[in-house]
Amino acid sequence: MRISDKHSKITQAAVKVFAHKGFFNARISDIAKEAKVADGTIYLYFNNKYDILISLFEDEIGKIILQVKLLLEEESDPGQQLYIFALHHLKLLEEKKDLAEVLQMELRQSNKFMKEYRNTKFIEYIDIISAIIHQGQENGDFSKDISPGIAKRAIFGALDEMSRLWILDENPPYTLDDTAKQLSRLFLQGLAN
Amino acid sequence: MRISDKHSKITQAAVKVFAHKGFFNARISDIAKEAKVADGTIYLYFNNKYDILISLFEDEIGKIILQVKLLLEEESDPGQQLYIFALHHLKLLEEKKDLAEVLQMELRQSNKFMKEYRNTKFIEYIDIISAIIHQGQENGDFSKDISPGIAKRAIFGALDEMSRLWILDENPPYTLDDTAKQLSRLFLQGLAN
DNA sequence: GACAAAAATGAATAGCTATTCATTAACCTG
DNA sequence: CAGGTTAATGAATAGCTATTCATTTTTGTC
Repeated sequence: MRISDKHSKITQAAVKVFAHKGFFNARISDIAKEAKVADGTIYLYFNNKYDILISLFEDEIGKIILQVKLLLEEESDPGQQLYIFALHHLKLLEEKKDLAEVLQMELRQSNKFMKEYRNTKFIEYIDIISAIIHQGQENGDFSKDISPGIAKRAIFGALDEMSRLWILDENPPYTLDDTAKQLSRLFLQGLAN
Repeated sequence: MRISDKHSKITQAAVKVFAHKGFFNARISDIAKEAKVADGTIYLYFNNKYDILISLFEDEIGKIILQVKLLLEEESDPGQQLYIFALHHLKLLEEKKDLAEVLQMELRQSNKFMKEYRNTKFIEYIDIISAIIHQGQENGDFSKDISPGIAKRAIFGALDEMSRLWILDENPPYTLDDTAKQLSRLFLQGLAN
């Protein structure tokens, strides 16, 4: 068995366990059991419990970044790009619910120790948004009145909050697709008539 | 000493300790020490550790709701109301940093147990936003294309994410006032030119 | 100021769990 | 397939901390 196999088996197990119990309530033995591995084995691949979370975070966000960047290459209209980004972000909720839950929840749960660790992968992810906005401003589609730095966080925050609704609510009142459409419309056109 | 005095002394101490260490890393003895009270005393006023967090949450959000509703009564233009709401939300970061941090972080940290507990105070808070939007739509200021239910979460999410920036970053690149202005402009006018 | 009731104390309990490490199993390779 | 190297195991350790409750202190009343 290749090293990466066991490493990723543990990561996948951790995603499941963290999603169901939360980081602090998850026991190493839960993860080990889920991964069908001895408790001690986990420490051959990770330094400690935090390290599992951080690695997981970086690996999985890394994959998402690659995916969405690929998708965005197909489209040149910044408005459409924002829609694609929103839809792709929300689609995670359908396709990888546990992962979405961990990324969403633990990003906050771990604020305290994330202060120390420079979360470059996360920054890279939201910088995709500011790049779209910047480009839109350059070619005149978007107003230059809005700072891309603020808008990227507003848009990410909005998406993230919608995710929270899906995670907490068994029967969310909107479809993912409608939500992505409404959000991109909101951010492009605004509320005003 | 009135009951409420000790109760609120413990609450204030808990805010400080939770903000600095996070809920799971906070020890009851830390809170007791901060409140200058014996460990056991805390259990005369709260059922358990979770109960401190939940009570704190409800009490403090309750106060914020009252404040902001009062402020909003002064203003009838929905666009201005959104600005006021945003500014008031962000101002918490200056005026009560610890509280803002706890509300922000613990709202997520506690997702897992919040699933069980219907967080009505939080819903009441974000429903202030949808009420503003609804009213704007009624009087024709706002487009009816946007669902108030989605917009309220988008706006709250955006504010919340900006808060996160302030909490994690020692020197945020924007002022609170600029941020509130930019956000309300973004939500009213959108990005499009 | 004596007595009872209420409030507060903080040491002891009880239970949990991350991490280690001596031992065992699996894998190479010549 | 022997011998050595690497990987995996899981029981034991070590340390932590929420909660309890027997005891003490404070408060209020006559």
